[in-house]
Amino acid sequence: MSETYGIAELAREFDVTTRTIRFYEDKGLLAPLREGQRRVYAPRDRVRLRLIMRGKRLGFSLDEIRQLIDLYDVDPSEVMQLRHFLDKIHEHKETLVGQQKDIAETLAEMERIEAQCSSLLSEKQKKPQTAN
Amino acid sequence: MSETYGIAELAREFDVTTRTIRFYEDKGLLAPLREGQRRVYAPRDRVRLRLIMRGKRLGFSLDEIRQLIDLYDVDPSEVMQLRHFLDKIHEHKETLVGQQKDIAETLAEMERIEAQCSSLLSEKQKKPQTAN
DNA sequence: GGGCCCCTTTACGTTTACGTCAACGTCAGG
DNA sequence: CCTGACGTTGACGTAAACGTAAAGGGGCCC
Repeated sequence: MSETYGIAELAREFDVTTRTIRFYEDKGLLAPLREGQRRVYAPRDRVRLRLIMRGKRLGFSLDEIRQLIDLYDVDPSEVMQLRHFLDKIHEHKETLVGQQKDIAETLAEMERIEAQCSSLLSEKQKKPQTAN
Repeated sequence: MSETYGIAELAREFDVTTRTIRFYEDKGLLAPLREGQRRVYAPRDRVRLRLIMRGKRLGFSLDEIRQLIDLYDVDPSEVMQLRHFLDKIHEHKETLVGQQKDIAETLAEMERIEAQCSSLLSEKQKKPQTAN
């Protein structure tokens, strides 16, 4: 039970270098157990790494990602923190919704340009000898 | 007609420094006209700047953004480029769709955590004297 | 016991995306 | 004529996110 992973194993799985994984640890994004000197990664570390990669794909800084990840395992016993916690979540949700909008706009423009371009292309292929 | 803008004007509008705008020019993202020494920005430059900001919000590098912007004013007379051009668009569309998926997942998790958290909160508020 | 592979820490190098002066030109207002 | 606002180029600084090389330990396998 309780699967564990070596650093090289995780590096291969997520297509990053071991240097990168150690760097994330330096920055407080990961905190693997140790077996003597060697780092031993539990499934939860693997999940965190997955979250990190997703955050990176969305353009967040490691610092922002760390804050985000911390949202996942906040202590539910601190009521006073729950308020601030909810604020954080709202904040981040707004960012994400903003990004959704940006993406939708960009995709729409891509489609438009694409259509325009491929109509031009088929036109040229029909009468390849005409200049205009 | 043909509104123009000063560099400080654009900087204010988009909430960046003039240094940033000049930096984008260095990197080939902007190419304003000159009135003697001074940079004069046309509406199209303003549009480009808007595209740049959107790209940044989505986490793209300035280099990627430059390639993207170039898609908007490609020369339609070069058929051979149109193919490559369409490829570029497809590529970028896939990235965007991937981001949409990432965002949807993250938003779902945020909602889940949020619900969990606010139920905890209301529970604590109902019986504030109980420890558990 | 030599080679190989995986792991470790330390430390300096690199790229990106600007910030921050410095030193100077230009034009309007008082 | 002086000041102040706005503009210019050039050069150096910096933070983030790693890359890369150095120098070494531990285990296994024939």
